Amino acid sequence: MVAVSLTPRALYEEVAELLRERIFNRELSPGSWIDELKLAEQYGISRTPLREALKVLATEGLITMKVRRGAYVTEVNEKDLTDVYHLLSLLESDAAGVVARHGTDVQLNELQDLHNELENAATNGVRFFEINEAFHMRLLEIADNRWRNQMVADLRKVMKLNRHNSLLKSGRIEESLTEHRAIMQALAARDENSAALRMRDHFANGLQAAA
Amino acid sequence: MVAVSLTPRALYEEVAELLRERIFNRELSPGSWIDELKLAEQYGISRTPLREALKVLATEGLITMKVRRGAYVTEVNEKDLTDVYHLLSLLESDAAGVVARHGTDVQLNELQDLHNELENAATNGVRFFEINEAFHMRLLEIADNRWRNQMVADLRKVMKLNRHNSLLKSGRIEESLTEHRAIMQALAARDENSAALRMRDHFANGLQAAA
DNA sequence: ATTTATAATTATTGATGCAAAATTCAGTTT
DNA sequence: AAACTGAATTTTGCATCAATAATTATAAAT
Repeated sequence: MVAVSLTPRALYEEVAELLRERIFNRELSPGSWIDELKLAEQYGISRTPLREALKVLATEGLITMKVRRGAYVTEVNEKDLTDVYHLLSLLESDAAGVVARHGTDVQLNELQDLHNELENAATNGVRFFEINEAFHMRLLEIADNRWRNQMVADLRKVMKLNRHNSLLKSGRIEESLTEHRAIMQALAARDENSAALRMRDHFANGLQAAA
Repeated sequence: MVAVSLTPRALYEEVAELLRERIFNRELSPGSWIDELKLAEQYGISRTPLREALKVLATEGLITMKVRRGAYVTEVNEKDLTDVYHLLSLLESDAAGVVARHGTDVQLNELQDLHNELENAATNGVRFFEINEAFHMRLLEIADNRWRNQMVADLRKVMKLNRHNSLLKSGRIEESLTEHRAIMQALAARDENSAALRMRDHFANGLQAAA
C-alpha cells in the first residue's frame, strides 16, 4: 500500500513551485524566454497546466507575459531592488509596531524564544539565517494580516530573483544581532514606535550591505 | 472599414476585466460559486481562456480556488476590510512622503492643479470623487514604485468587493477637502513627515466614515 | 549588393474532447 | 424513520488538436 498525497494540489500549483525553484536557481535566468513545449515535455505534462502555472507566476511578478511573444523571466534592475526592499521595510516595520501594541504575552514570549535561539546561533551562519527567517515570519503571522503576508511573500520572491538575494550578508551577523536585540527590546517594552523604527533601521542597514 | 483593437489584449485579459466588473457589480456575489460552463457559453468562448482569467483573479484575491471544487468569489469580512484599508493607508502615506522629498517642482505643480480642481468640484459629488481618484493615482505615479502601484491597485480591487466600497463618503466632502488641503500644503512645503502623517489622517477618517 | 516583399516555419493562443473525482439522489437495510 | 451504501450526473482538470500571428529566410528587384 503506497501512501498517496493527502492534499493533492492541482498540477498547475506543483508546476508553479517547480518553476519558482528553477528561476531562483538561475537555471531559468532573468530575461530568458520560457520554452513551453520543452518544459512540458521535460515534466511529461501537457501545455495547459503549464500555461496556468505561468499566469500565476506572472501575477506574482516572477515572469512577464508579452502578447503573442510568450513568457519571459522578469529582469529586476537596481531600482526594482531598492523599490522592493523599501516596501518590505515599510510592511515589516509596520508589522513590528502592530505586534508591539497588540501581541499577547504568550506571542511575545514566542518571539523572545526565537531571539534567544538567534543569539546562540551567531557562530553558525546557515542556522542564524534560518532562525532569522523564522523570526520575521512569526512576527508577520502574529501581526495577523493575511493581505500583508501575501504581499511580503510575493516581494520576497522578487528579491530572490537577484544574485545578491540574501537579505542578510554573512559579514553582518554581529550588527544584525545588535539590531535584532533592539527590535526585541522594543517589542518587550511594547513600544510601538520604537519597534517600527528599529525594524526600519534593521532593513536600512541590510540594504546598504547588499548594495 | 471598422477600426479593430490596435492592441489586441489576450482573450483571457479581456475576460478577466469582464469578470471583475461583474464581481464589482455584485452580479457575481461574494461566496457564490462560479459556473465555468455557463460563463463560457455566455461569452461564446471555450473554458480554457476563462480558466486562465480565473487564475489571474485568484492571485489578485478577488476569487478563491478550492481544489476540485472550482472557483468562488472571495468573501471579505470586517477584519479583511480594516486590514486592507490599513495597508492602503500605509502604502499611500509612504508615497506621499516620497513625493514630498523627491518630487520635482513640475510634478508638485501638477498635483496642485489637481487639488485646485478638487476645490472647485466640492459641490459635484461625482466629479469630486473622480478628481480625488485622479489625485491619488497621480501621487502614486510620481512616487514611482511599480511594485507599490501594483499592490495598491490590487488592494483597491479587494476594497471594491465590499458594499460600502467608496473610499469617500458623500457626506464627508468638506472634511475630505480639509484633509486634502493639509496634504497639499505639506507636499508644497516639502515636509516629508507631515505629508505622510496628513495622508494617514485622511485615511483614518475615511475608515471611520466607512465603518 | 542591399533592401523589400513574400512564403514558410515556428510558437502562442483558443477550442474541443476525455477521464477522474466529487456531489447528489435514490434505494435498501437496520 | 434514519442512516449508509451505491450509482449516476455534474464538474473539474488535463491533453490533444486547430488556427492565428510573428519571425526568419529566401528570392527578386532596384
